[in-house]
Amino acid sequence: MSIACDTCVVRNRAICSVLDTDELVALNRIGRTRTISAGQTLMWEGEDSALVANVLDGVLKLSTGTEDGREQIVGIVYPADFIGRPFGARAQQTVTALTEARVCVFARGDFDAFAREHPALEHKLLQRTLTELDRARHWMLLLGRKSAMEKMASFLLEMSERLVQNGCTPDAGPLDRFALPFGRQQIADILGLTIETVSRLLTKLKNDGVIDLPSRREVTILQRDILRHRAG
Amino acid sequence: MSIACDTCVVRNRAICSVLDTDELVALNRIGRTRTISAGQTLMWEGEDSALVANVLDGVLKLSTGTEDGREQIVGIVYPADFIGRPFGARAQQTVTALTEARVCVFARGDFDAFAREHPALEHKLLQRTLTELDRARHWMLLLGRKSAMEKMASFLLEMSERLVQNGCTPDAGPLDRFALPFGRQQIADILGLTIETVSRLLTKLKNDGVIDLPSRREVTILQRDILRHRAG
DNA sequence: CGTGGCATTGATGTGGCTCAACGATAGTGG
DNA sequence: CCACTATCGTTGAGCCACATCAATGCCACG
Repeated sequence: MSIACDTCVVRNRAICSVLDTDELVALNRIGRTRTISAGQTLMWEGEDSALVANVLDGVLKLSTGTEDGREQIVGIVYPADFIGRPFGARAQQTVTALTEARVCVFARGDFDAFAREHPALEHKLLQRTLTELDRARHWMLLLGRKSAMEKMASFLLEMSERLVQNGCTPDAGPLDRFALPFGRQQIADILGLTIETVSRLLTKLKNDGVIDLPSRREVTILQRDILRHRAG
Repeated sequence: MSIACDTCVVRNRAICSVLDTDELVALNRIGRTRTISAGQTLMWEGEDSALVANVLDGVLKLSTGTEDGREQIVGIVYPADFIGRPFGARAQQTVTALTEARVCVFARGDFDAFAREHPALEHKLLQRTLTELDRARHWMLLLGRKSAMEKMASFLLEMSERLVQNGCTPDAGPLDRFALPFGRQQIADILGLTIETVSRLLTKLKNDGVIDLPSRREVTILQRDILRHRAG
């Protein structure tokens, strides 16, 4: 097997970016790339944590659920993001692909050992984890204290910022038009709402001229300032 | 100044536990202990992140809020826990003492530099941060998908587990009787409810014989299995 | 041209919020 | 020691935002 990493699309953004060529060769030896089709699950909540991975391409969701089937999406994972629970026996979330996705997977034990020998990698992972923690806590404010409309507006704004795909375009700022990688039910699962409420809110925003909905999965933000105002 | 660390109550549980005596001396040199009275705020959301700290004693809350004054508590911090945002310019949460508290504080820059030179410390911090992230995400399920009663029951169960203070008693299991470090409003801010709802739920649980409320801040769990059942 | 999976829309119900009053408790100063 | 007051908690009545239940519409697929 040759070194895939030097042609890797996320080489300069994933946690691997802190490794030099030799280290990358070593890391590459213990990993392999894998393609996941939309809807397929990579790991299950509660199962023991056998894998960790870097996302090369596609979008995945992290979710937890109650026994009676209610689901909450607790994180969205994009290219260059890290997946899984190193140094821990159990996966705490289910990881499912929302689009077709390519990931670079490692056996958790192998990765743990490698990471412990490469402090720079652990440092990068720590930084990412701290950022994710801040993001998760910020989302808790949305879930616990915001109204349905505030949730929806906040969601659309965040999406328009996070979907700025790193195309080689230099920092284009938030997008005014983008395709959501989610269906309505999944938006509901992100915001802690029902699918009907999500639908009603979107059509209301459309009728009010704040956004447009060219197709089921596309959104155009027409009046960003008003949307921000509605985000609470 | 002498080494306070060797008599530190959290010496074996805080992140410092991975340091040897010499390293501890060095760390001690850049830190100092500080007492915070109940209700006092140690750092503010959005302010630049000047401090990090270890909690020696007491309980603190992490919170975020909307512009119009709604608050969400996003984390509770106990002795041996770590506070603050290393390697990042801005504090994302407000940190406020709920009880009188003693913390071991460091200038963020000093701590960052020290941590980068001590991979074992960063590793420990990474583990903690990963655990906190799992906890935060789990809490998102509660905030987004659980009913008020399920939130309350989950909260009481979690408290009975986390307040098992490490008295030198060997692993006593969850407590059936404990004092909450929170008033009703703060419970509401943790669960994303109003104070009135919190009050009604507690008296309902009491009337149903599931718990008892000996005083304002004390709780006795009488029927843990039923409480678990109501936690959803 | 059906068929099945999403999405929208409407009618109705209800859990938890809001507003308002009252009660309990702890601290304070006479 | 007790009245006084501020703070916190409890309780009730009413309402509203969002859930629930139930049709209907829209495509994309064979």
